[in-house]
Amino acid sequence: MAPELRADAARNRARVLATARAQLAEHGSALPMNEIARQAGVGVGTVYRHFPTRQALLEALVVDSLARLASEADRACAEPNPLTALERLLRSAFGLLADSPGLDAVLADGAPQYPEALNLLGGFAASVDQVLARARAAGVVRAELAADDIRRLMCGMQHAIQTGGDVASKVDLYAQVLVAGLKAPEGAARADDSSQPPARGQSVPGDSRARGR
Amino acid sequence: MAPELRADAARNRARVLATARAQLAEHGSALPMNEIARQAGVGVGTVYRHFPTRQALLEALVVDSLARLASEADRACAEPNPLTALERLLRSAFGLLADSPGLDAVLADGAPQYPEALNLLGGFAASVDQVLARARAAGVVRAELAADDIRRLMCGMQHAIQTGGDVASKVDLYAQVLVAGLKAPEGAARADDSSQPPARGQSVPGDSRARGR
Amino acid sequence: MAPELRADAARNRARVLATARAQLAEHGSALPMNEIARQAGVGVGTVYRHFPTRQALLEALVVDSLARLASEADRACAEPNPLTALERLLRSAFGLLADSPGLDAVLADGAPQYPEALNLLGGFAASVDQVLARARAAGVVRAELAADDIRRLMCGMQHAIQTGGDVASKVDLYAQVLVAGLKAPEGAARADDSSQPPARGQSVPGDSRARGR
Amino acid sequence: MAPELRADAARNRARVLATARAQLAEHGSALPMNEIARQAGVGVGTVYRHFPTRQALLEALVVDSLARLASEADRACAEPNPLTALERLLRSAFGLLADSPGLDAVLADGAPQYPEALNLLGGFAASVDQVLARARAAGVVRAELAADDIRRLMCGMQHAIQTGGDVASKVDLYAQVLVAGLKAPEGAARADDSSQPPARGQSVPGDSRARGR
DNA sequence: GATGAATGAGATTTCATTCAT
DNA sequence: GATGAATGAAATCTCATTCAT
Repeated sequence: MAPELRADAARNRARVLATARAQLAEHGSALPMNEIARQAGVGVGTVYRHFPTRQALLEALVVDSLARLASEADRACAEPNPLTALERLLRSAFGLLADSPGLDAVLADGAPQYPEALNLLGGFAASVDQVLARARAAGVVRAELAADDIRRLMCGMQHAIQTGGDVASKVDLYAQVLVAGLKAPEGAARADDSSQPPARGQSVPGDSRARGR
Repeated sequence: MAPELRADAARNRARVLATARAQLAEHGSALPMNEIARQAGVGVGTVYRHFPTRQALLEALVVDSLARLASEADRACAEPNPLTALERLLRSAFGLLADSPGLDAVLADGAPQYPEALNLLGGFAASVDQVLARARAAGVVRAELAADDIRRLMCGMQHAIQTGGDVASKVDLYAQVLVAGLKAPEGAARADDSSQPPARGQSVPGDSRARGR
Repeated sequence: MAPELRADAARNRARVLATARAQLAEHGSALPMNEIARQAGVGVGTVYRHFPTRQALLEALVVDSLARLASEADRACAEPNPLTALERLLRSAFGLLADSPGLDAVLADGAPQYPEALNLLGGFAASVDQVLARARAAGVVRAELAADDIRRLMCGMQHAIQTGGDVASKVDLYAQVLVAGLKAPEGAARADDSSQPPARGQSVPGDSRARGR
Repeated sequence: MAPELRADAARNRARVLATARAQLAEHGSALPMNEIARQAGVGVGTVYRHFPTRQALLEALVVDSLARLASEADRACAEPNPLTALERLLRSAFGLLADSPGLDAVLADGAPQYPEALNLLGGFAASVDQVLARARAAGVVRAELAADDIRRLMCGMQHAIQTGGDVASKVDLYAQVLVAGLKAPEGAARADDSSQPPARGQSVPGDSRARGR
């Protein structure tokens, strides 16, 4: 589906990506295009050809993480218990956000330029939607929350984590705060939600890897 | 206490602040120094003399809001019920954050350059500390939370609010989520905490940060 | 003699030429290769295959004019009066230069890449040589002038014409200036030069360059 | 009259000019701005601040030559004999053109951006006008020629000189050709032109600069 | 060969920050 | 100190030319 890059072009693209990834890890998401071009040993024009905007470059850098985000969310859909499903989804997402510099920026932007990133983000949103719908039906989360609120709140928590030191230890704590905060205020879980989750993605019960890292 | 600015300098400072405030309201916290100088009718150097960094300018712009933040937090300390006190504190803070563009950035930075801002933020932190200590003593909030976590989480929520449209309606919702998330997981509130709030400005024992990771 | 282009290649070549001609007429001799390729509906590579350099393309565009230039010069050789012959030659050349955008550039370059253009230019030079030799023998032009000076001076005049507005009216005036300037300073025309012009393409004695500086 | 450059700015300006002059001498009037900035040890922005366009830079590079051109032309005005005056003017101009790379481009452009260059060129034109008026009055030059034609023809001759090798020896020859070409076709000098040249620097009726462009 | 996507050198602009006056 | 002209790093775009397919 992608236009089958020419071999040399693919090589250059890869070089740029590698350089940009190093920059991202070291100097954050500023991603100076000229500097990246220089370090990658290509002209600026080449960088711009492959990645018309800094946002596009950022998306390309996190597309793998985005894929994992979507896939983990999909797997969470298979979890029978609605609340557990939501928790799994959030924890895996937090783990990825913590490990993938730049992912938060793309998630915060909400509207990727690249179709691939857009699709992946859409898939993630769909999974969130589904998990959320079940949780809501079960009465275990606030009824006012939509899938997009989850995205925003995740970004917010990530921001809180990065706003200060002691990052590692905060991931868990803030994740717990968020999960707890999403729950329906009362203990008023609705009667029954034994509806089996849809077969999507087929799951493994007890895939309990909590948070990454 | 301030070095008594010369009259013209004071006038320039005021002009710069006014212009910067307008910019902040209109174009966000980018605060282009050249542009502000131009609009204020002064040289860039003058802007830099009064405000060595953008952060300093930002602090100067929100110092009033910061004062109100501290004062509202102080008032919350007077609230007898520990949980109510915390809720009051958070709600007032959220209200101010929503109304004061730039305040979130200063809060997120955590370490103001200007003594005045630093003091105000310190006062706010002290109030939070106190309210939190009482709440923790009453068992109504997670034991792991320190005052600085409250600051960070507030910034995170603010970030979540701004990451997307529909800002107005999200303020309340996300504030509720945060308040709920902070509460101790179990209904295990300790027997009674009708103890009067400690005298203002005084620290509270047991302020230790809880578990490491 | 040309390697018999494949039918499609010939069609492409023709398209490129047509497009380039339009560009030349409209936007001068800048001839942006990418743009021409785009307008001609071919790839840039195709343009470069047919015309390795902009100069080559230019030569191809003016080859007809070059042919007419050579042919008119050849006809001028037949004129019995040596001065009239020179004048005819120059006037026809100026007429062509004025009507053929790009011809001046090829003439100024002096050393075409394409054999065809090179031959035509050589033919023109030979005619100039011959006319000049007779004029010199008759004492009606400066003895120091060689055929190549004529070429250069023609280019110079063309440049003068284009350096400023009012092009049409200047063609004649500057041509007259040149013709007059070439004439031998004194009225010292040598006795008679009714000798028939030598056979075409043959060189002429007395072509020596005169005084150095 | 000039805005009194700051000392460091003047130093930078001088550096840029020196570098540009070297480029001009070595690689012609292409004047790559980035390269000049690099070699001069300044940022591109600095080059652009001092010289907004390549043409402006070129003008700055030849302003001295332009001054000498104007001054020599002014001196030629003092020459009593109208034809000699014209010849002196042209010869000095050709000498300068041959020695000042870039001067021809500015002369050919005809409309400098910099006031200083514009004034100097205007002064030159005025002198040409005056010399020409006298020569015309004396009947020694073609009546159709205006001062601007002289400028254009000079540029044309310069072009002819540069279009080919043997530059040194052509300067004189082509200058002679031009001078001769400008003379009135017939020996029909008008009766008398013993009128003394006007005092130097003083204006002459009919001093109007020819075409404004 | 024929093709056009891909390349990189350079042009030009913007803007935060410095520093001579 | 107060000032704003001056600086240069980086952003972004254009285009002639190359070269993998």
